Amino acid sequence: MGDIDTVVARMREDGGRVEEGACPIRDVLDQLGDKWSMLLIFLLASGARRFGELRRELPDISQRMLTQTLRDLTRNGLATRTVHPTRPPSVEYALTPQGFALLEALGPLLRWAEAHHDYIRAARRRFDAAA
Amino acid sequence: MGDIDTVVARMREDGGRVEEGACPIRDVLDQLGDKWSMLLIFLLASGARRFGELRRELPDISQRMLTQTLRDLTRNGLATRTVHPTRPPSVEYALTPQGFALLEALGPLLRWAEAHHDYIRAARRRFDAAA
DNA sequence: CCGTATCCTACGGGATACTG
DNA sequence: CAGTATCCCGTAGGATACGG
Repeated sequence: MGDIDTVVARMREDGGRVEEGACPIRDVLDQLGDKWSMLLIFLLASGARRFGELRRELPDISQRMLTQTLRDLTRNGLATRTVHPTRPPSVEYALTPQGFALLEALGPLLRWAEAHHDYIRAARRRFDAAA
Repeated sequence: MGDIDTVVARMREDGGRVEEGACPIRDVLDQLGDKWSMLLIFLLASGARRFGELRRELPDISQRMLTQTLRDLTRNGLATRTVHPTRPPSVEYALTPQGFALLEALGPLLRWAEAHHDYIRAARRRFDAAA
């Protein structure tokens, strides 16, 4: 897989943040790197949810960040937002096919993290002890 | 693959940042989510480099962040730091086997990003136009 | 119920200057 | 050459209050 070179090239020239969406990797990283995106993707993977449901399942997220993260996911086409015209209104969020595809692409990373977690913690302890 | 549920559980209870290293996913995400880690991993994948070489290959990174990111990678056991006792000293960084493993685990995500980049950009344009 | 608006703080990260 | 030290700014993100 030699296309890493092209990725590197693009990420590098994108270092100073050219325009939005110049480099695909940075694009996806900027979305996933924040505090709640991945967690929401995981949650939505097991079925569509309403705003309030998500809120209850994630007691630690602020309303502001839940709204914002969901809006970003929607904007990037990873989730859909459906407003049901009831009184009071209810809004349902669901993962798009592309969102599910992302989830699958995340699988190996997940497994790597699980598999190497002990190694990482040990490495950290060694490093910190040496200091 | 039902272990997503356990991941979600741990990420959720880790929402308020319990202790460092509680959740493996957040651990890896916190490292990869920053501005330069992935780029450095990609670079080091094609061979060990000295500090100055990396610096020249990444004109946009500040010396401060290069040092710090390399230190974090080293601390997490993803890279090694070897000091050659010359005058003046030279320091070489290389990816560990675990670093390479991470690189491979990143492959699918990379391919997803490339494959869906156009879709994402289109989704964004649609979303922003609707606003 | 589902947001938006405002305020405030912590931290990531750049620029620059200095050391072994 | 390979860092450390300082300063400074922008943004992520929490708390709170209000609106449709």
